[in-house]
Amino acid sequence: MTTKPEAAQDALNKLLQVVTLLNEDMRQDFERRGLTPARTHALWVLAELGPSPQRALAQALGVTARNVTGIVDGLVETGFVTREPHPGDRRATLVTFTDKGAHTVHHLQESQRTLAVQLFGQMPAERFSAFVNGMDDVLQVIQRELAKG
Amino acid sequence: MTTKPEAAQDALNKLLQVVTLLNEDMRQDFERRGLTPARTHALWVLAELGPSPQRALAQALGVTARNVTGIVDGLVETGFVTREPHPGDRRATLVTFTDKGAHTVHHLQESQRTLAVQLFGQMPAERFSAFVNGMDDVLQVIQRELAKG
DNA sequence: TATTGTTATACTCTATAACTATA
DNA sequence: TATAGTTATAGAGTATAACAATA
Repeated sequence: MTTKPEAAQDALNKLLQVVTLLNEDMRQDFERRGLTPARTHALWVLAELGPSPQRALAQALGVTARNVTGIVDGLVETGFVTREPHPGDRRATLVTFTDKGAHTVHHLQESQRTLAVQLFGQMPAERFSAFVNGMDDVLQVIQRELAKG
Repeated sequence: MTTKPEAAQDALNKLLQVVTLLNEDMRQDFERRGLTPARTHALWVLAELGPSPQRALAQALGVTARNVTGIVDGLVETGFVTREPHPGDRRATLVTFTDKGAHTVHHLQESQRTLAVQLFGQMPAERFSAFVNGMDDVLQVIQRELAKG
């Protein structure tokens, strides 16, 4: 045990503040683009998967099929995706980017790259690597806790 | 510029993973106690403020008065707080802990202390201080971004 | 007039369960 | 019989606007 409890608590408070502000910053960015957090997440996953049936989206997002219906409804209404027929399975649809959707995801990705450079670009190399190692430690602990239940 | 864009992106990805898992870990803890995130936040703020009119709670939580009505409704139904008459202003109520509510907040605070020690207690001193300094840097950048709009 | 909290209304996100069409 | 997606229903969290009681 090398870190005192009070110092550990201060560090956790800072981490939680980062959590709050980072979420807020990203939410504002999404909102300017006419997107909600859940819809943005869906676009992001869709960019990884390519045109997908809703079932696959649901699994990747960790939400129910019912919920994906609503999220895709919203994305269709706001013009980010379309539902295309699935060739070979008439029960399914392929959620597919419109041009607007594809452009938006591209901008989101660029925006994240920019944020990363803003956050870490000017950090001294030693501090940066210590920070990354510290986050790896934190990740391991949280993952262990979550695995326990 | 000392950090390469790719490394910065990897670091941001890790930070976002920490955000996700930390939120999930805390949400599970709240759920076991019969609390939702918004209601937990309200209890936490109430512990800082002491018995408060809903208007003060709304301001501290950064939500509308309407919303606080709903959150307090939920906390009353589940037995964490009561609405007491405000002595000296018959329009207002004082949101006040029940015994259950007071005990729960105490456990939440203990639980956070425990998490802090789990996360940072065994981290080598140098890495810990670099991590904290790195988070301070990150906080400054995000706060500057949010201030811009 | 201004403030406190509520009702009315609406949108998003989440869930379970029952159902339709297709595999 | 199983799977893909929808409808039905419900609860939580967020918001604006109109309103009643009180300051």
